[in-house]
Amino acid sequence: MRIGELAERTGVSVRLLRYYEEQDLIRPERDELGHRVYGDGSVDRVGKIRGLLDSGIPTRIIRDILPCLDRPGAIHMRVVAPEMLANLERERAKIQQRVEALSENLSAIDDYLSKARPNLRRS
DNA sequence: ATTCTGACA
DNA sequence: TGTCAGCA
Repeated sequence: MRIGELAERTGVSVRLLRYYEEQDLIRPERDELGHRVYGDGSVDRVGKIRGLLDSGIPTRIIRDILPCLDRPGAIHMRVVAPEMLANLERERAKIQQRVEALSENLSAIDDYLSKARPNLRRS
């Protein structure tokens, strides 16, 4: 399929799909006209990219993690450079911090809501 | 009509 | 990320 169809099937704009390629997150083939040609697996692939991006993971890291998620499902074991592992561990720490921060904010919001809700009727 | 690259009031 | 230009 070409970029337009992939955009429809993934809900990701054509502009972004081109950007992902620029960031080496996806490497579509090219037909004789130079148009990008994507395999069916690209739909799943883009879905994973979206998930990572929405989780706040930088494209730089996604580029390293993606080859481990290529097939639908979980992460695959593969030979990775020790340097990459170090980066992933650093990224893991950052993610953990964010998860904790979000958890605290969630609690704070729930707390606020639990107290504010009873007043909605009167307000 | 669709895609491509490059650029940015 | 969007959008517009100028091509193919």
